[in-house]
Amino acid sequence: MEIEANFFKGHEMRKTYRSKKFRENICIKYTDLDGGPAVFEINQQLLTDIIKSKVKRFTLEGYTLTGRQLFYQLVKDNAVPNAEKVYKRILSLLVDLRYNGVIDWDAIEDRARESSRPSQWKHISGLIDSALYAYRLPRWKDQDYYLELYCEKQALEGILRPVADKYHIYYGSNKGYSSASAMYRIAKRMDDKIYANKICKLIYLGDHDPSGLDMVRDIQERICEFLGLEVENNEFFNVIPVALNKEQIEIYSPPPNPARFEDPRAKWYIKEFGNVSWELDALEPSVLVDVAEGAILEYLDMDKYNGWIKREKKDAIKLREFNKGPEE
DNA sequence: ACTTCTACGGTGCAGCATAG
DNA sequence: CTATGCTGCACCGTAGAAGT
Repeated sequence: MEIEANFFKGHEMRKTYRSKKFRENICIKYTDLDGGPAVFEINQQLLTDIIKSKVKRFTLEGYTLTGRQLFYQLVKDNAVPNAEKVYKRILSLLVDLRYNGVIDWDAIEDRARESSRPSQWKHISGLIDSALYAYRLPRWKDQDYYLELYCEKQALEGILRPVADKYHIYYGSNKGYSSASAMYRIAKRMDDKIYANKICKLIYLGDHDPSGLDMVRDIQERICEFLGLEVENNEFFNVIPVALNKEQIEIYSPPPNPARFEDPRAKWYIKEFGNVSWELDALEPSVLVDVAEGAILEYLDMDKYNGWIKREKKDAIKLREFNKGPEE
């Protein structure tokens, strides 16, 4: 196999490589949308080429995907069927492809296993550069609204956090149903803002499935509980679900998933939408960005916001004066 | 013997059904 | 009425079972 991506020096082909002889075809027996047995067969080289072109495109667009996101992008293009077994097989193929230098290690990331260390600088001037980059005034101080951006899945953090950063609002990934601690922290921040006469909105993106839609209700109820507000029609706080909704499903036609019948919360959902669900991951990253950004801009007074940015730039010039110390 | 698949581990929570 | 069990949510890796 030809090595095209970054690779550790002296790293021979991985001993545990699953397909020592590069097989012609991948063949997976799986359960289809109707619950019936089905077979998926694809030439491994063809699939590899499709994956490589996807990875290349997203790298150029500046996005780093998770394995799951990449899988949904393949499903969206009808390159692979949407099934749990196929997903697992694609994941292990992605591992193999990275170990063998076919796709870049930096093209896929595991956002659930992050590591970190306190920052360091070669010189104090580096700290000032960093401070200049990070310096922000309270940009939302004179806004009428207070916003936070939340997503059901951590996998989309790489896509959505930059949007929240751009508009200087909190971003969070709930990882399914949220936790009591997270709900408390959000409510505490919002409580302060309500006292400051602001209207609070939590912009939320989640899957279109029984529990995904239930999470919107859950967040609304739990935050209102902390704030002592009526769950419905209170004027101070509400969750704004901006994705995934029926309209977006019609526009972008993401691939359907079987709704989980075991889920006791699925009954009402099946009545309303049938036996299918849709994953947020299947939308293009750029669409997700547009949706989140559009929702923020509904509530943001851009002129006021830009005023703060102007002041930050003025302050930065002052701060730069301090940065004329000795160079290394 | 080799490949492929299944099941589970970790992480932390929600919520429904049922046992006590 | 409460405690427990099982499932749900995301995400990835791996041991060992099952299949060829």
